[in-house]
Amino acid sequence: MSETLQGWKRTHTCGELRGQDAGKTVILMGWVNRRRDHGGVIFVDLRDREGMVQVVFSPQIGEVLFNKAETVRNEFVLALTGVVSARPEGTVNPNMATGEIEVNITDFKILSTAKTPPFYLTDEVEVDEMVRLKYRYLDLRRPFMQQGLILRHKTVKAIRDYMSERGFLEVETPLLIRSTPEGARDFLVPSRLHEGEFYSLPQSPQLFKQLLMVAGMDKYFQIARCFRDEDLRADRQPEFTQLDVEMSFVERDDILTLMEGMMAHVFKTALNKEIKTPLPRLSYAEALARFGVDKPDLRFGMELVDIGAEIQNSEFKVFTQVLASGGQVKAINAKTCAHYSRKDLDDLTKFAGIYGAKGLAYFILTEEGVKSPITKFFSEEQIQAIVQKLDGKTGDLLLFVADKPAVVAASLGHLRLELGRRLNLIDPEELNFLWVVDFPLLEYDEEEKRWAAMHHPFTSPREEDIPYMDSDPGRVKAVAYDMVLNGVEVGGGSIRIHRRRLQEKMFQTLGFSSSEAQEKFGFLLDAFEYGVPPHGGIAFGIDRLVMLMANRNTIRDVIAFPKTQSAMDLMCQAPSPVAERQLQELHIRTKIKTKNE
RNA sequence: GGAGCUGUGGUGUAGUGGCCUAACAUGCCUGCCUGUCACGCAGGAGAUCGCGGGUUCGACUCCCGUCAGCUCCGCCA
Repeated sequence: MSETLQGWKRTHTCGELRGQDAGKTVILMGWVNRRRDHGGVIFVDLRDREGMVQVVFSPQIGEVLFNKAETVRNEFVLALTGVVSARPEGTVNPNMATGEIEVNITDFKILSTAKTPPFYLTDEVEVDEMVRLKYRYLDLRRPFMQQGLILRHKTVKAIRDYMSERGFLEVETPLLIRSTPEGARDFLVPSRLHEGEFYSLPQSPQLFKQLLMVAGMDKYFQIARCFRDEDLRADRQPEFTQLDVEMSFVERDDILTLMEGMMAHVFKTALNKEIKTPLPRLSYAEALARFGVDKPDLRFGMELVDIGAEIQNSEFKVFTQVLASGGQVKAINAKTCAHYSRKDLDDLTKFAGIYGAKGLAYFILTEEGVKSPITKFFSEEQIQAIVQKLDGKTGDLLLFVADKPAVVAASLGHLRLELGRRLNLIDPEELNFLWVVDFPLLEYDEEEKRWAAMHHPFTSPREEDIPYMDSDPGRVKAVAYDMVLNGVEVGGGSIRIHRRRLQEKMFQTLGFSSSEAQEKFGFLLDAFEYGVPPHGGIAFGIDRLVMLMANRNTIRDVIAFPKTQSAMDLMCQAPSPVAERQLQELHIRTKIKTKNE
């Protein structure tokens, strides 16, 4: 029994009625959030995107309508008309925005009945994510999911407004593009018209935005969907959205200033929160040395401390040998953790092991002095020097890792974050922004035995470092920068190479022959023959940004229809086998699972 | 490619070898109820304990495998 609108027009949304609306005759439409049937009177909380309002069915509406009201269940879609009235003495609900009033129904239509949903659609209920994803259209009815998408809209709108006001043009770039080597795996799309050939979906619009600079577009941005066929994480989906920006005739600081201004605008507009600019800047080297990661969370201290000098003359071979072979010995001070049990320490050791640390040494600072299985290898002076360097006080726990610098940084850096969380050192209200700058241009790929671009191959080296590209590639710094918010990389970019010769040199350093470079990126190199402005840009992960703004733990909560960790869509069951005929048209003859036709 | 956690009525959980013919809450159905707002009261239905195999006299419980979800490492220029 579903009725149609028959000319009814909604006059108000469910969330907007207030005390001063009393006396108005209104027409509302929405979902039944809950009904309370008292026999003689029925209360229904009607819900839409804007909120909830209590409507009242009393027997005065007549037997036919009242009997119909008796059949109403949760999630029915109703159209109702009635009179707004102040609630009787003592029945005001201060927990509802509309709690001063209610709507006394004079007529209503059931626009749609509904099966009992698999879970109750309210914010308070914790439901298995599998069920939520299968019934995503129901999950998205929950207010907190709607708030996430509303915040996302506000954020993107604030970005578009800010960029547009500053002369940026939004230009769409293609989704069916040439597959390029380097970087993440591409999603491939087989071509029907060209047997055996493939398009790829873009990992980012990188090359197109640079070509737009060659094309004289001057200032470009795009809210761009990007695709990477890599394994998923809480903050990584195979398709995601980024704000992509590129501009001509600028240097690094022009971009940083513009973008921190944008971030301040976005947070002010969408969240009414102030961000102090300019943002602090930290070099990559300093970030790694002090915090162990290139996206440090500066909301608390517990910095990594190098104790190489303090232990180099000790008897502890585990430490001294690491030092002798080019490694590091560093420590953090877990304040007030001296009471940690053997099991706690084992857990921390295991945790450090995830990041490659082969062990975790410790000093427990007690009233009776330093307790540790390794104190016997150190003189009293050495112990005191270490404790002093870490500002150790009675009740503290000092944790040491000795290993290759990368392992020391990763294990202690993540241990620091873990302890910061456990010890409640992080103020969840704080917004800690910073720029990390001066990234290395290249990093050595042990597996492939060659230098690889840390950012991407179009990133410009610092002018003063260019001479070292041949002799000492690891020393070359890039004009690259990341924006970090609360320990999460929300954006990253660089000044690009705009000189053909330097771009060729970069390809050469990365081990491409000139014919390879020409084959893969010839269109870019060719374009660089025709007048290229110096240019640079940046890209921000919209999903991550909104996740942080909404205070969620996963980007799935701010994406309408996300995929599971195995990259499946549980609602529409993608990916799926296809008909043999489709494969034939695409010239795919491989014997793979096909759908029965 | 790897590590860890989880899987029990619709939903959220309890149950760690026989007390389980599987418990509790909520939801659902029926009845009663004119001021509730997580309404209340009474009654009722609803689970081959993810799936497959094994151990055992006996398995929700132990073992192996497998599937799915989540978190992480690798990977993500």
